[in-house]
Amino acid sequence: MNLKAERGAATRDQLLAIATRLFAEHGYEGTSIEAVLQESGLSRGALYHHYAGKDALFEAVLEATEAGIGVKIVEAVAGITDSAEALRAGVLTWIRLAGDPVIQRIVLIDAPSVLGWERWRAMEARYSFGMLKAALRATDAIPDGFLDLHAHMLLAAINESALLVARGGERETAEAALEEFLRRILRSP
Amino acid sequence: MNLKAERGAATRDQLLAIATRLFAEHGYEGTSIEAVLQESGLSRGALYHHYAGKDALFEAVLEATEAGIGVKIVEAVAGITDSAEALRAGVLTWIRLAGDPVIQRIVLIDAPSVLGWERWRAMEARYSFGMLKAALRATDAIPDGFLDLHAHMLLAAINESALLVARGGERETAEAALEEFLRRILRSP
DNA sequence: CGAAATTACAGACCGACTGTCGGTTTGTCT
DNA sequence: AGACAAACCGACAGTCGGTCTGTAATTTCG
Repeated sequence: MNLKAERGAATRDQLLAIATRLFAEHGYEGTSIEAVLQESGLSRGALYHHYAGKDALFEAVLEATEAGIGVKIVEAVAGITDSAEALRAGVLTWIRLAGDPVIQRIVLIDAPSVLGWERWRAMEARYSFGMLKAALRATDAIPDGFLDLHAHMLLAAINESALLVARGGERETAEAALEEFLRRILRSP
Repeated sequence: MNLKAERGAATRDQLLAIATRLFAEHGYEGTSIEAVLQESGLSRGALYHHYAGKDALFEAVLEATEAGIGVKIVEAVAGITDSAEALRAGVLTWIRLAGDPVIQRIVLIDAPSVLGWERWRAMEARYSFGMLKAALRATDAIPDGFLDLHAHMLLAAINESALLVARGGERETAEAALEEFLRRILRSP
């Protein structure tokens, strides 16, 4: 059980890579399974053997993308001891990553409507939200009862910033505004 | 040009009402033109005479929904003179309106991916964002250079809160957290 | 008034797409 | 070698969005 498993994994990876590119370029609706098949040279049967359907393929793409983002953010904050500073560094890293069209379209635009709110929230909790909440707790600036909600609101604000930058906003201004926003949220009464 | 125009308007309204319900219940993808036709008793020709396509129908539904929200928020803040208090009242009204599944699904989930980011942003600017920005400016708590970005971030945070409440979160806690969030943002250094 | 133009609507039809299903090849394990 | 399962194939069915031609009713205008 090696050659077969490897071949299967390679096929899945190939489909994932092609689907990622097409979803990012044309969105979920605008990407046909047919197009993925044509670029991969595989048959319908092969694709549906590995992925239950178009939405499952999208979910796999999203999962891989989120995982990649997570790794990069962890790298960026590694070694920073001050909790507020770590939070700042993580946020800035994320906003810069969001310049990637793949992330814009897949993670920020299509994901909620394709997966549905529940699955989308579950996915987010395992990645960006989970990290942000932990970082926010470490700062001790938010009362426990509000931690969860503030983390959600803050993440939404950050994502919005990322989208604005991604669509032609000035990055420096957005980053400065985001830092100011963050500063106000973290400052205790 | 009266009997005909009225009949046309009535047909459009009927399609809009049915489409609004179906889009809210099953989402954009999950709603077929066929279903709208069946419930309305009209023909394909009739629908395509009034609306250019499925996405145009959705956009009309969204526009009508946003307009309705705008009216209710304006009503809620009417007569409040203190700018911070008006902002607070508007935000709380909006978060309560978001309990409506129609608003959740259409405005908060499907709109960005169906319309595309550009058209979606333009629509938002005419409604919720426009109102929030004006209210925020009135408080004089945000420097001019950051006003636009802070309004965007704040709106995103509010919408996120609304979604959380809409999906079973405790409203009282969310409202309290949101008020605290708002307080921190408005507080000047 | 009466012809022409416009509007509202009907429904057959087309192309594209997703997902299914029986069948074939190709490794793997015993 | 033979049983088995995973990988893969491709025809097919069903659905859906959108187009197109036709028809009836109403308004406009000479």
